Amino acid sequence: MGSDKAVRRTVAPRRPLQDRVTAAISTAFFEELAEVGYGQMSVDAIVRRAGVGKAAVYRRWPNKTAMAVALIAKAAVTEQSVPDTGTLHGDLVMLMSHLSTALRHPLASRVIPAVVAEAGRDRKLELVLRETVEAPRRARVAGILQRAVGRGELPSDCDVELALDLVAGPLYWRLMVRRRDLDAASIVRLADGLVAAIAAIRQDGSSGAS
Amino acid sequence: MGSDKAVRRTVAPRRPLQDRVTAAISTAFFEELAEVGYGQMSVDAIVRRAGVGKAAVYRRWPNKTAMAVALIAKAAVTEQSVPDTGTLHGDLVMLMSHLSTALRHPLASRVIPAVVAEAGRDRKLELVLRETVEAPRRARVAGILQRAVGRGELPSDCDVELALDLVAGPLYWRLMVRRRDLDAASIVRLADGLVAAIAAIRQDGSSGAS
DNA sequence: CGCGAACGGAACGCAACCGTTCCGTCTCGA
DNA sequence: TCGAGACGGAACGGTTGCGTTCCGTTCGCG
Repeated sequence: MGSDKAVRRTVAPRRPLQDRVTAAISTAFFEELAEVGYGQMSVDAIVRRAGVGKAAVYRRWPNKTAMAVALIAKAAVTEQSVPDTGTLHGDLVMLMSHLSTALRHPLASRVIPAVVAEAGRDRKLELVLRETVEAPRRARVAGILQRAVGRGELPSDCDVELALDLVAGPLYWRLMVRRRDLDAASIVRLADGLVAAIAAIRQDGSSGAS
Repeated sequence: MGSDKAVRRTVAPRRPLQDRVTAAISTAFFEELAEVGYGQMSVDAIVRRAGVGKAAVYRRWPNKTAMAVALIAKAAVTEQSVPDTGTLHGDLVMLMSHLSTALRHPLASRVIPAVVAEAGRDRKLELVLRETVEAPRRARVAGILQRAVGRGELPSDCDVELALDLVAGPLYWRLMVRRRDLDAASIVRLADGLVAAIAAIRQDGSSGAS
């Protein structure tokens, strides 16, 4: 995706685009995104904040939208190592602690909802996020659940799809939507609940109410 | 809040503002919000879509932001009756079914994330949403949980705060963030999991892992 | 070493938007 | 009934933004 940016020279660049400038644009982009929102961002403001020339932007991307999608896609790629604490509860606590730390980044609760909102409108952005964020993260958590099944902590027919939403949903809801803090003790308690919940959601239609 | 809109006459309006026009503006506002996003909305586009004059807007609100906050606040007020099926599981299924129906509205998955993102940036909007959406909805679900405690379905020391996030989070995550469908059977299974989870999250620090 | 290209910066044309101010028409309320 | 005021519509000035183009300077690859 990054090789045919439509502006990239096809051959013989005597002087390549400088990473320092690209990094400055990226930083300014996310600061601006957090401050004024996706739709209110202006290229002028970004280059002003980055201390670069406007041409530096259009030397890299054909237009504002392409720049936004490319920068978001690049920033979204974050591979974390899969912890293995030996228990599902421990894995979940580890996972959610890391995640909540990342989501507590000062810009996170402004940038991420802004990107999510725009992804609902921009198909290309939505696709990029599904590939670079949703898919790898879900695969990682699915691995945690599989290990738990292997250890006998979970039934083999538990609904992984639903379980993944159960893990991610409350964290996102609390930290990104409600924008309330979540302390370590609550994360442990949340993991208590999740272990019980995931074990209870079987794929067959048995309703174990009451 | 609606009485001193800063443009409202204090006395003797010979001809009041027409509800038909206000409604047309509101409809156009949300359609436009869904289509282009919060920051890209323009008053010109809204009045064009609504088929009203621009002055009709500024006769009602002092500026665009005030209009947005007022219209969102008005639309956010939705009191639903509290179902009482006799069991926690039944109440949760009923609640989530209603909620998922509302969230499946064609504009919902574009409008709601847009509003959430903007609320992270606009303190006044955030406050309005907390008062008109968060507080009443959480009170309603808390009532459901209290009834369950009264019936002995839940321990009296379960963490209601966390439980509320556990109920709302997965639904929002799945329907608004991931924008995937959620069928009735999955809602029932989700309720299975939630009943187990809520019973498992005690306020004291006991970790009931494994 | 030298040329070509990226660099910061400034300016451009064009379009869009905000909020105001006019119209002429219609309609509710005193 | 009659007048104040809301109505749809159009235009205004001032500002901002996009994407392009042009500087003079700097720097890296051949």
